[in-house]
Amino acid sequence: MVSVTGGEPLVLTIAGARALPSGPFESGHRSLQSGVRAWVEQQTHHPVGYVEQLYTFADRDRTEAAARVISISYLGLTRQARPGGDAAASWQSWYRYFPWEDHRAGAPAAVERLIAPALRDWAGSAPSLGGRRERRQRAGVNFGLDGHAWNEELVLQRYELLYEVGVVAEATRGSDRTCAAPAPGEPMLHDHRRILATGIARLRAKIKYRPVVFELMPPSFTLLQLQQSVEALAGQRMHKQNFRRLIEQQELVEETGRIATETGGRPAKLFRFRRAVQQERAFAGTKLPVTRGP
Amino acid sequence: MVSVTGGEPLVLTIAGARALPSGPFESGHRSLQSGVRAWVEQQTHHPVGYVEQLYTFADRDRTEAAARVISISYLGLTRQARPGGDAAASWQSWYRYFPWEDHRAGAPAAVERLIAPALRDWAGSAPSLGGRRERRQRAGVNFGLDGHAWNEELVLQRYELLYEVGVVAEATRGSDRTCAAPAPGEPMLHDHRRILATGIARLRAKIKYRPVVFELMPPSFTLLQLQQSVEALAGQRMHKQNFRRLIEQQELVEETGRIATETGGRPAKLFRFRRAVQQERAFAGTKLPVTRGP
DNA sequence: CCTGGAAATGCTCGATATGAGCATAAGGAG
DNA sequence: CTCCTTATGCTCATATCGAGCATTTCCAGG
Repeated sequence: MVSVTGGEPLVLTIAGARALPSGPFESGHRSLQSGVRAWVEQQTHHPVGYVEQLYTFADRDRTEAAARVISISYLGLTRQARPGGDAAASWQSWYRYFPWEDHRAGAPAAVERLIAPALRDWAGSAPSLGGRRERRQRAGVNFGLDGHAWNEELVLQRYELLYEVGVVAEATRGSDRTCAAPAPGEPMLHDHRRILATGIARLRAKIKYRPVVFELMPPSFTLLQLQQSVEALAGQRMHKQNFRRLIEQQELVEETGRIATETGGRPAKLFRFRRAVQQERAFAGTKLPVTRGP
Repeated sequence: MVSVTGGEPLVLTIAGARALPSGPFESGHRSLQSGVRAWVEQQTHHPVGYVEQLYTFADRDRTEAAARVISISYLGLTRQARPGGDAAASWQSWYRYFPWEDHRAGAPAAVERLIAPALRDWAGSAPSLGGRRERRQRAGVNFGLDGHAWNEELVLQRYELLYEVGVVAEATRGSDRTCAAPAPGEPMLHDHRRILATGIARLRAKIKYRPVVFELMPPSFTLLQLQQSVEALAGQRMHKQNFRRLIEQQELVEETGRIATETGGRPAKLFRFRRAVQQERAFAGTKLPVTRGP
């Protein structure tokens, strides 16, 4: 479950903020999707705006037990992020687990100080010259080093790279090694941090071609609030005027006629999501040079 | 398993071309993905170029049996499409099951003659005025009617719409109704046609932002062959010159130095895929107006 | 050898979309 | 009344996209 409140992307956690909510497979529902939705709503008393299947894991080395467990992970979006009845559950900023993913105030210092050196060491320790070159390139592409641009969608690839490099706490669990130079970021139980990385990556990709952000917004909002929600998810700052142009030209929103005055500056128009666009248009990234005529 | 041969998109089938290959869950592998890859290669003796998890189904009304079965569907791509050792397996054009998806020679006549009238009847039979309008709009968006543009990615939505309308053979199985005006296209067992639709949709979306077509191409190829493979998958014709421009400007291919002469016209340069691009770049659809400087 | 057909390849041109930034408006705090 | 802050409007250069013209280079057939 993901929410955005006050410009922070929040994720619902349990077990002292060290695990994602999970439940047993219930067979009372028509589909898995509806089962997940009902389960979350019952657990958190939040209406769930959007649910999407993420990935199914059944890897043998995933759990300590010999029995293979199949886990089907889901991404859910909700508007409200108040602590529910369950005291063990809490909302946490997802940057608590992935501090290197937040580039809203520029590249985090932790990347420079901790991650980049670890990546350099790792790249330099490859046996062959080609291997070193390949590792350096992979590190550069994933973390936006060596002149590569930062790509906010590579959340999972970055986490897996850090895992391979061995600076992720989860990577050394069960082995006799300890994490020599741990990367910043809280670990989670089992492979929950990997699942969360998958979810963040999916969401960051999705906001670009489907109007899912609105599932996280209150019924009416200013364009700055909308922008800040997108920035929270993408972990990047947006160009304000161009962001407005994008939203308005796509006719995703309409004015409510009301005005928000607590902006700190000039009052802002309040907008609401035009639900009709979901029916009018099919959102899909068009890129291929198709022919029009006969 | 999907392949492309001679400009036709092929899918590996079993059971007299009425089902997709499937197998039991094998626990000998490190991950599901590697298990699937090994299983397919063992069954078909084809090297599998690419494997991706599609979706996990566990819907109760999915099978006749009371026991709930979890099926994890995968999409695989391979270069070769020769009948393997298993005589029950065969490669079939996927348009055999979805004739309405092939717009390479314009909108298929079957859409006009069979599907559009059925959709009109269905839209007209909604109880309320708003419902009729909504249904008409949904039909228009999905099938490119009423001035809407055809969107080749909506494979699953179209199949599910036809299912709801009741013109799909699978929709009436088990009930006492028969399919009054069946839509064209061969049915499949269980929900395999739905899984295939999911796979086609995923592949059609993916070729736009990831260089997966090359998994289906021989080691060297002409740009026309490449274009025809994309056209086979997308079910649409491309603008030849713009297609080349797109491929070349992205530096996805490099010349082999050799020439193909059996083109029917001027000989064509042979190209090969630049595998290096997979490392150099991170492919992702960028759309958000991020800020560059400080 | 010459000609027409077919495909390959090169290039242009207008319409949009995108990135970046200037300028003005309209609140509140002091 | 002034400054600070955010909202909002607008411009401009550049990249990208859709469409189509033009030329090249092979083969087949007279």
